[in-house]
Amino acid sequence: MGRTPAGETREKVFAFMRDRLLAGQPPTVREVQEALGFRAVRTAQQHLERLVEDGRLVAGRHRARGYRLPGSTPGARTVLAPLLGRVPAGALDEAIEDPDGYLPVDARGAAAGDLFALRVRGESMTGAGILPGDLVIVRRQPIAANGDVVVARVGDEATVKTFRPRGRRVELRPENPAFEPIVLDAGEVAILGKVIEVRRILDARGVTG
Amino acid sequence: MGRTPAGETREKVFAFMRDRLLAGQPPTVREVQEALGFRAVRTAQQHLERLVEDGRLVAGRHRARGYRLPGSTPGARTVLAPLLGRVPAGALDEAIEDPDGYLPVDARGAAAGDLFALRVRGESMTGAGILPGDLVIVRRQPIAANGDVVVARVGDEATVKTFRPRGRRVELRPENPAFEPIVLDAGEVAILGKVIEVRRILDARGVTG
DNA sequence: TAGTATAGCACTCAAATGTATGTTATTGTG
DNA sequence: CACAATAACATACATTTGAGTGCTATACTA
Repeated sequence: MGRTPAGETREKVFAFMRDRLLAGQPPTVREVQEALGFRAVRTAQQHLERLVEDGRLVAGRHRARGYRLPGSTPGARTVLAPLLGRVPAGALDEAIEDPDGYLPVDARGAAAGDLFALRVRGESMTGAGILPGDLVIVRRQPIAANGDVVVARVGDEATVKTFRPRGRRVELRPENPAFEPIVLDAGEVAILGKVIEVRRILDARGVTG
Repeated sequence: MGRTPAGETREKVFAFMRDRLLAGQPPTVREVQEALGFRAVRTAQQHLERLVEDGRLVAGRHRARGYRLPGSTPGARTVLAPLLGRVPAGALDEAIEDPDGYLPVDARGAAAGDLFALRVRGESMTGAGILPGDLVIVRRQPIAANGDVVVARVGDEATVKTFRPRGRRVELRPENPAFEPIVLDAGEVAILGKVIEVRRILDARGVTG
C-alpha cells in the first residue's frame, strides 16, 4: 500500500499526541487514525505501540483515552482554580460555586478544592511587584506565617497584604509607603489563605470562563 | 433501600465531579459510582443527569469520560507551555524539545506550539512589575507593536524589554531608570516573541517537570 | 390516606474504544 | 536474490462505558 519514508509518519503521530496531551485532551486510537488519515485503526494503533516502546508515550491499560506523556505525566498536576469576582461575607464555598472563570494552576502540593484566584484592586502592594489588576492565586488556609502575603477579610472587605503577627494583634502591612499598615486584634481578622502565585495578563486576552 | 437526606448525596457527587474535572481527570460514570459507594451504575448516572438538568454539569453525548463543567468547557483551552532554561543561538524548536518543565497556560488565541516560558534575570524591568526570577509566558512572533514587552535576541543573549521602533532602528527599553536603553539596527535584533503573561511563584513550590 | 417526588437497586443494551489476527507492499541489507 | 524490518490495510474481538427499563423503599404533602 501507500508508504511514507521511515519514521516520518511516526513523528507526525507523536506531534499530534503531544499537542493533544499538552492541551489536556487525550485522543482515542481512532481519533489518531482519523487525524493522520489512516484507513485502518491498526495502523494508528501500531504507531502508538512503537511510541510506547520508545518511551515517548505511556499507555494506560484498557483505559479510554489512556495515553499520556511520560515523565511525571505533565498535565496531571494541573488544576483549574476558580476566579472569584468578589469575596462574599459568607463562606468561600458559596462564591466558588459561581466563579468568573478558571485559571490553570500547577497544583503541586495543593488539593484541587483548596485553590482560588482573585483580582487585585488598589496599589497597596506595588512595592512587592503586585499591581492593580494582577491576579493572585490563593491557597486556602486559616493561618499564616510571618511575612506571608495573605488574603485577609476585615469586616466585609477582602484585602491582600503582608502578614505580620504582633503578639495578640495582627499587622496587615501594605508594600507601598503611601499606605498605612492595618493593626487589628486577631479576632477582627480572618485569614482566607496564602498567596502562592501572582499573575499579570499583558496580552488582550480575557480569562477562561 | 438506604436513603440519605434530600440533596445531600447530590452535593457529594458534584463535589467529586468538580474536583476531578478541575484536576483535568474526567471520571467515568462507574468511577463516580465506586467513589460514592453506590451499588448500581444507574444511581450515579441519575445523579449526573440531575446535575446536567440543573446546569451544573455538561454531558458529552456517548463520549467516554465526557462530562465537563459548564461555562465554555473550562480546561479545554489549557495548554502546557515548555519552560526553557536558556535560549540557544539556534532555532527555538530545539530548545523546546528539552524543557526544564511545563507551565499550564490559558491558550486563548494561541496555538499549542506557539507558547513557551522563560525565567527573568536581572532587574531591568522592575518598573513594569517584572522582578528577577519571575516567569514570562511568551507567544512566538517575529514582529511586535510599539510598547509590547518582548523577548528579543541580541547576539547570543536573550533579553526581556519594551519594544520601541525608531525608524530603521529599534529601541529595547528597560523599565528601570538605572538601566540604559539599547538602540540597534533592526537587523541586529531578532524578536522571539511577545510576553503575554508574567508570573511569580511565592510559595516554595517548584515548577512542573 | 392517596399521591408524588426522591434515593437507590438489579439488570440489560448499545455505542465507544482498546486490542489482536492476518495479509500486502515497499525498502534496505548481506 | 533471500530475508528482515517497516508501513499500511481489512477485519474481528473483547472490554469499557454511557444510556435505558423496571422495581422497591422512604419522605413529604395535600
